[in-house]
Amino acid sequence: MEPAPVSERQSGVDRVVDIFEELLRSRAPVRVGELARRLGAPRSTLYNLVNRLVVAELLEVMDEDGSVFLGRAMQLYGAAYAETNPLQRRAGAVLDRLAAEADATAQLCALRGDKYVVLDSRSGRSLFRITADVGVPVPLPWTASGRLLLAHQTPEEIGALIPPGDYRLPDGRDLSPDQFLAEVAQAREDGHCATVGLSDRFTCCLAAPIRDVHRRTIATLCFVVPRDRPEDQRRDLLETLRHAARDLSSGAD
Amino acid sequence: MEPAPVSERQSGVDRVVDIFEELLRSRAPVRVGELARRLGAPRSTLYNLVNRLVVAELLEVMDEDGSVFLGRAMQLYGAAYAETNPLQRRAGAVLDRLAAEADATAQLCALRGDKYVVLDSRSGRSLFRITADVGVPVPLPWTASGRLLLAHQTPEEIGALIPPGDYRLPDGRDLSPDQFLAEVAQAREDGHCATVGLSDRFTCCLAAPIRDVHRRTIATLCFVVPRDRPEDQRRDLLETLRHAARDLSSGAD
DNA sequence: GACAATCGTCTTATATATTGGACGAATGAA
DNA sequence: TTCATTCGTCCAATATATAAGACGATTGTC
Repeated sequence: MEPAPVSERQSGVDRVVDIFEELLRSRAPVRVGELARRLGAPRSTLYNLVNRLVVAELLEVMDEDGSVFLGRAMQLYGAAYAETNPLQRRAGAVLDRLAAEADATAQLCALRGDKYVVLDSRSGRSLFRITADVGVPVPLPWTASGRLLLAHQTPEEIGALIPPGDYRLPDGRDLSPDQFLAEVAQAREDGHCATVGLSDRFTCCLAAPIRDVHRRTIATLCFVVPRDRPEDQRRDLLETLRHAARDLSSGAD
Repeated sequence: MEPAPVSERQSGVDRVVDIFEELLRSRAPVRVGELARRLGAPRSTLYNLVNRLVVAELLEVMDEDGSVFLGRAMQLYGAAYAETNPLQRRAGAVLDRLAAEADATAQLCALRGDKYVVLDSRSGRSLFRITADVGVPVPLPWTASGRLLLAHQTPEEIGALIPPGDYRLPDGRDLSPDQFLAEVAQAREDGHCATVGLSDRFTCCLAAPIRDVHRRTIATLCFVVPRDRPEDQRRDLLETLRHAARDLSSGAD
């Protein structure tokens, strides 16, 4: 957020985390010098760290111009996580089934910081492949899942969490914080949430909560379908989603 | 490998890398104390590092017993890698197609250290879902891809690379290093490799090399199919594979 | 061509992260 | 119960990783 208050010595480990997060944000290779500028870190430090991370394959040098990005080891670690984490593993199988049966994009979503992110996603086989990028942060008010993920928070907490700019929707409209709170409350009551043309004019999002043993929403399952899907089909999809989410809730880690 | 020669101060960044690699190897949550033991590192250091990595979501605490494993951020970084790295991204699409068309398991494989690893994998829809774990190291002599991945190395280099124990096949037989070298040479000449009942008595592996601009094999595409697939089908599959691998070779990073 | 900017590598000093050990609380075995 | 482990946290000392700057090489602009 802030461009590094002043010069202050920092831990290498923390810098490494910053590097990873910056690369995730940028979603494209970055030169080492540029990385140093963005993180407000000394160049010599970044060269040192980057070189070591490259050896470990956590980063990779794009040999075209010497810029770096996340490396091959991340692929392996990510896969190990996906098959070891109980929720993620079980959700993976469910997503496979949902995407195939409904021929739609099925996603596992969660809260990350003050944003919504897709954790995992499967596409149906129809030509309308809506591919949302895993790990891209999205303002919570833009999504159906966002309303569910905040269900267990108080209005004060929600107000404090969401950056004011996030209430401005992709189409330019401003959602009032009060209305958003009302929609969160409604979603909590319904146990599901559906939005039409919210994050994107042509899509409809259906979401159902996955809860932990304390009934706190820890993730959501959602369908992304073209908005012209008939109403009764949507109802069916939503029911399918709720059922699957309930199943995942029971033994969730 | 070695149980830490003696006590010597190490960089936090290097320790972090060691933690990740150890967790990848173990493929299951590990208590912090146990992790310290395995890495030959001071307990206090590991508690310090682990706590910071947990905050960054690079690690995750399994709340049952306090053991830790790779965390949610790995999933996001891995996904970002898969869609940004040119080879990985293009290979992903090819694997989708191959697995669907052949109704078999299609994989992208590469060399990692002195072992073979699966980088990415797609299963066909048949009930015979052979799921090889992404990131699990496998001795090179056990695989068809291993023979191709070593094609550009000299016999001396290969001899120095492969640990003696890796010549013992899963069924207990010992492959002679000389024969392995001959098979590597043969694979180089053929531009493909097929093994039957090698890594597993009931499967057949077909592999084709993906080469960089210098024609060095940087990865392989492979099919894993039940060994009872008829001979002519195998030939077709191999041809499909070679064609796909050649396509990927042209613009590979 | 001359210039300015950025590159990647090196070196030296100092701030600090790592370390080993001690501590009480949990845990489990006998 | 008693004992023996392992747990998670804390402390002070010091080995060392980070930081700042200089360097020549490279790049791109004018």
